[in-house]
Amino acid sequence: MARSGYFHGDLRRALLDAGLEAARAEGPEGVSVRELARVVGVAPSAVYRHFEAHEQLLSDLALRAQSMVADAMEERVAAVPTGDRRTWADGAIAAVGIGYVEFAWQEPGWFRLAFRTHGDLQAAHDERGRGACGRTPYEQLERALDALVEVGELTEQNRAGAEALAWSAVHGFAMLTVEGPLRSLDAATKASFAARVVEMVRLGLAQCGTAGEPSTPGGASGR
Amino acid sequence: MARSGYFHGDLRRALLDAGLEAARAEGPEGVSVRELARVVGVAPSAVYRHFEAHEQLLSDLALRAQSMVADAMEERVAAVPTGDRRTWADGAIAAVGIGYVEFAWQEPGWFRLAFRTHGDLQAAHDERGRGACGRTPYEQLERALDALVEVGELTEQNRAGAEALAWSAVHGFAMLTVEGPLRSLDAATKASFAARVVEMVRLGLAQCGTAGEPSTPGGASGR
DNA sequence: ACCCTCGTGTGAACGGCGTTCACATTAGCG
DNA sequence: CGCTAATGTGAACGCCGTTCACACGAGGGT
Repeated sequence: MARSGYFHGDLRRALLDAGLEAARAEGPEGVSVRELARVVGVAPSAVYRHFEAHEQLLSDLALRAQSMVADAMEERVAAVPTGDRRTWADGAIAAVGIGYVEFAWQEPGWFRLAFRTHGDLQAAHDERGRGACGRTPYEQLERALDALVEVGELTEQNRAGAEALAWSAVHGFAMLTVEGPLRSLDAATKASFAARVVEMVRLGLAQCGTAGEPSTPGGASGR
Repeated sequence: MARSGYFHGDLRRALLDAGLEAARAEGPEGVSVRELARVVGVAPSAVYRHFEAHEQLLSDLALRAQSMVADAMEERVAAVPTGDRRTWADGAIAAVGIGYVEFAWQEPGWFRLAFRTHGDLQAAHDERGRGACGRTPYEQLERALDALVEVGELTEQNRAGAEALAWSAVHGFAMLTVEGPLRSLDAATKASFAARVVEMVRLGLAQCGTAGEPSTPGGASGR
């Protein structure tokens, strides 16, 4: 835009924008250094003035995509009626899960970009992954789980590590339906399954115990 | 091996073997046409006499890897004591899930190869994905779920689509711990989480209902 | 007003990749 | 024994990420 002959103006921003556009249409595989440079109208080597490597470009783009996931979740959480605290907690955990998978269905390219390769757990709280709502996707989940504890639907015991279990189920379902074997299911079936996944998580989390070493699988079955 | 000057003997087999070796060490990204040709001692173009494209090579390798997953599961299922039918069902579903994630941990390269991009649901029954046990990983899961129905732990209603839900949770957990943000957890924590995931699935599956349209999310909460 | 520095963009090059195609080789069959 | 069809070769194409010496010019110090 503000191209003053030799210099570009805001190349970094322009590359990120072009990257998001490419990823939206073709997923992370469609984001190449040379292609972005071409779109922006700059030599490929110029990219390296703003990003250490291709991988770092993708990481930065992923954080942007994560913030969009967070906002998609936020929108649904905000729509949950706040009357009864218990109803809200149930609604919030569902909203978080459904928001995650619906984003994956509506923007598969961005979704695959966002969770292509996750950093470590520290990245779950990276500021750049927060949306306009001020939270990362992971923090959205934490909030919903906390609400379940508050209303007594989840014990403090079982709250520990619950993020991992809930995320696993919803993320796995999203992957399987976006690029996995469940991708060709019709929309209604997928929606029904999604609802059951979050229900399975909420109900299952309340019961799968932290108590006792689970070294003997199938030990504490009744509980 | 049986290289008689110009001809190789069994190039296809040799390429698949080399591919498995490369994938074991470096994952599917490490499997390149040119590298395999180099290892086997043949021109890159020769690969195309046996595989349509790079992608098909990876698909064939993936089926081989899937059969290994199936056998890893089988080993654990076979170890479940067969005394009480109910105990066996609980043990089988756990064995299937734990077998899946333990394989992912022991052979992350092969695991990522096996489930890099899943075909569609038809591939779940592809003969080439069966191990020595005669089952694909998906069929292992089906068997365990059937057993849960048989002992009355799962209704016929909730049995429908249960593969998708169970697979989602376990697959998501495997992904998160192999190449995701949970990858740097210590072994004990991971093992504990794994046990809880399968417990969450078993207990949650029994309750997350198929009854009624879930068009209003959060509707059937109490159940 | 000048110059100089430093950040930014260029162009050419390197090695890697998947893939194609005309061509060489040879196993096996009629 | 000769033909055919299958199999392997070598060179080439266009893509990729990355590097490096170099060109440009905005902005600060004198």
